[in-house]
Amino acid sequence: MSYNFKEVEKKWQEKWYREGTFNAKNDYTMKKWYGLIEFPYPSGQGLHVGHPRSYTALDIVARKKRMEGYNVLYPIGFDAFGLPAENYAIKNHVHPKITTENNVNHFREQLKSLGFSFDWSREVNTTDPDYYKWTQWIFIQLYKHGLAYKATMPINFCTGCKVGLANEEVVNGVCERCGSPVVQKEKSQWMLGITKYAQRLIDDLDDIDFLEKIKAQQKHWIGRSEGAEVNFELSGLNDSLQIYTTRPDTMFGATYMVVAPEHPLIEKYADKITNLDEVKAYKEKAALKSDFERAEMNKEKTGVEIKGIKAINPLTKEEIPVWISDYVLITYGTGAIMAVPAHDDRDFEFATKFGLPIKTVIKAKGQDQVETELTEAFTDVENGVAVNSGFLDGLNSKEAIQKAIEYIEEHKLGTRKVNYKLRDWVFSRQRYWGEPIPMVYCEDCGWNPISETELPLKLPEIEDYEPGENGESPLAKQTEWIKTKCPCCGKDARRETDTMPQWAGSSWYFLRYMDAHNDNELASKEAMEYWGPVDWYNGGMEHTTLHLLYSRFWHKFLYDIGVVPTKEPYQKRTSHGMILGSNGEKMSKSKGNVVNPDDIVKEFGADTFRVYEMFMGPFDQTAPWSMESIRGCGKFLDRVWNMQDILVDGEEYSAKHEKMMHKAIKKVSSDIEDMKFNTAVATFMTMTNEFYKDKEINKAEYKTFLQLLNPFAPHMTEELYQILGEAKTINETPWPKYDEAKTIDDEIEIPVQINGKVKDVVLVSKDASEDEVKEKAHNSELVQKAIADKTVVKEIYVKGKIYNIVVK
RNA sequence: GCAGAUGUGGCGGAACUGGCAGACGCACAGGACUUAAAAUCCUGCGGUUGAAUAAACCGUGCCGGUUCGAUUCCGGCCAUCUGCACCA
Repeated sequence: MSYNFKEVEKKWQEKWYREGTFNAKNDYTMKKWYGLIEFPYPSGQGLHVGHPRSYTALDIVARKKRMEGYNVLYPIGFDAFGLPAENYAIKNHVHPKITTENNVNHFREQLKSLGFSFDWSREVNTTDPDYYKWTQWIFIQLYKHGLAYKATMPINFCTGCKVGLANEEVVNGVCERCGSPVVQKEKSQWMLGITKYAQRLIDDLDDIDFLEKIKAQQKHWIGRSEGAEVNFELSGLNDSLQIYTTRPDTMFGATYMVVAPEHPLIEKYADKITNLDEVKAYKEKAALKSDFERAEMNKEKTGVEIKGIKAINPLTKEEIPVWISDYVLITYGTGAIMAVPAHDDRDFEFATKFGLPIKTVIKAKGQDQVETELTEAFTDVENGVAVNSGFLDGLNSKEAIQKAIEYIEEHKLGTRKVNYKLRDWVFSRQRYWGEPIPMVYCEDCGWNPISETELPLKLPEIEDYEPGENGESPLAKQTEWIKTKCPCCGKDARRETDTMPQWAGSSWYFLRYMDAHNDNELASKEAMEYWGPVDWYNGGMEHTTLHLLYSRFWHKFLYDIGVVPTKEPYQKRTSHGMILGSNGEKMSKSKGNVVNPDDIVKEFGADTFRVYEMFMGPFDQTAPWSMESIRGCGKFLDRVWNMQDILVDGEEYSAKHEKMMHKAIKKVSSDIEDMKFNTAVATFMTMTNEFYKDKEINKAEYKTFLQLLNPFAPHMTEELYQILGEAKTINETPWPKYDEAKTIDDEIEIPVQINGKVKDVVLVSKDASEDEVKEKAHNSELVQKAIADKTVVKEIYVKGKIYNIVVK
């Protein structure tokens, strides 16, 4: 009887989802396990083969945890706000709500066809007003605590999407979504003060179990640096220019200063600048450049001296020139620097180009002569010693930095200062398909949030999704919707027409799963105390500096205001590797190497699909798709099914298989916890080969085998378990246990090496003494032959591992 | 440039804590079954030399080191991928 996966898979899926077999229990006395995968954006293309890699992996863990007696929460939902639905609406005049609903229905079916043990009763959708009510509520709390503010500032403006973007959404100067060039534009935007949390976002990484590379990337993104802010007096102006430096020890070598094009100094002292036209021209030219162009200009530095203004180096008291250049960024530090060309690569390049003086104030350790003719900047902090630097002379760079800061503070020249590269989060989008920002503007009272009792503030139904004039949101055209009363004074006022970015709804969704139908709170205290934090969160590396950082920020804020009980949302974070096309390239329509999961399920079934995705390679590494290999996994499952033909009775493991069974339980159990799904599958294959070789598997062995395989191939294993006449379904049975003693072989093979090369293998009992092994080793003919005309120098025995004879 | 990762047969990959390199799978080749094919089953499968299921040598990106012994540890390179990048 051959295996009919279509019937069997359908049968079990219907039962599971009808009965809610895998729904989390509301019994808060049980030990809990909360597994989370990144909920998908329901795109029109449907599920990608990359989704199931993550979902299957945590499904396996979730199923195992349930069998181990945990109350498991493994939820699913949809992150459904976003641009594609809106762009589709503009093109085809279909309301995004409708496309979203269709897409969600399609995704739901696809996900169910793969047999994931999701708790569908807690499904969330970020576009559901009952959901985004709480997204808006969180925004209001952020506002009330001073973390949401309006600011007119240069923003990244996507010329294609016609929206402002967060730094995180700009990739190589183009929009992460549509690829259009991004330019700088002044716009009034809602901002979120994530920078206030920068230090905690770094520090608290120590307490959680994130992959090291994720921690490293987050830290790098936040970009903490230690240094000092120092004031340089402006000659004859009774004013000073403040700079930020991480190398105060090089201050004796500061031979000029540079301000960013946008620096206020120019406006302030316009009347003192003798070449104002030239300076302004440079400034205008810089303003026209996009970030991308500025970065491209990287190779060749540009700049103009601001004539008429001089600064004074506070340590040398020398008068030094002030320049304007776009290699200094207004958004970092103070927007002005002291230039030390001898010890900074960029300053060196600039000084060389414009013929500015280069003064060496650091020499390499152990070097006698101080180099005067430098060919490049000396920037090594580890191996530098201060010279020509007065009170710093002779100190190595690290000590000199500290001494310099002390001096600066003592003499009131400036202060110690920590800076971060992380910028505040641009939270406004000039788009329709997002959560309305629940704010109202009144001429008299300014910006105020709407009353919380009015939440959710629903998106109005509209027909025209085109962006408004001058890059305004389509909502700006909804005159009726905009009109409202001021929450403070009751006068006529207008609503904010920008909406939230897609990252809003995903910043807290894991909380909603804990108590998905609560009308009074985003989730109840009890639910959050029981389920939080998420025990294991898996998702893509591409979200490390976006979603993952944003949601940690929101969570910390919610913790601070007493809404959530834990500092961190996710206890453990892992990440899956990308699945590439069979040609080793990223799957894309244009390359024609896209694999559709539906086709795979139709041809091979869900179980084969799942097993293949786990077997294809190490879970955290990229792997190319292979149609041949998936067939091999199908063959393996057929063999599992056909083991019925060699089935014999037996209440206990047979003597010849007992060791293998115990070893396999141990191996599969630990492999699942360690995300080594590929070797777990290999174990199943090896076992199957073994059973066929012996032409026998007994009932006890088959049952255990099916239990172990169940998380990987849930449908077939349930069916077989039922065929065996078991009353329970596998998911109701406890996870198999092993006996450590029975995983150890009684007899072990010890390789015998001569000078590190294996010559023979001897069989000894597991607790054989060294003498026994030695005797056996020397009895080997091959060994005797190999040492015949040589002298034995030394013999090494590593218990249970190896016997090595060193000869000359 | 900075950060992180990766490099093992024709291919995907395995190898615990330094101890038989190549598990498991794919592809390929030969055989069985079949009128034939598919499916299935069995056998072989890193390279060189050899008639060989004998034996020897080489072999985990490259060069060197530590060690009785290195895919694994150390030093120095090279290549590929990912992320960031004028952040003072």
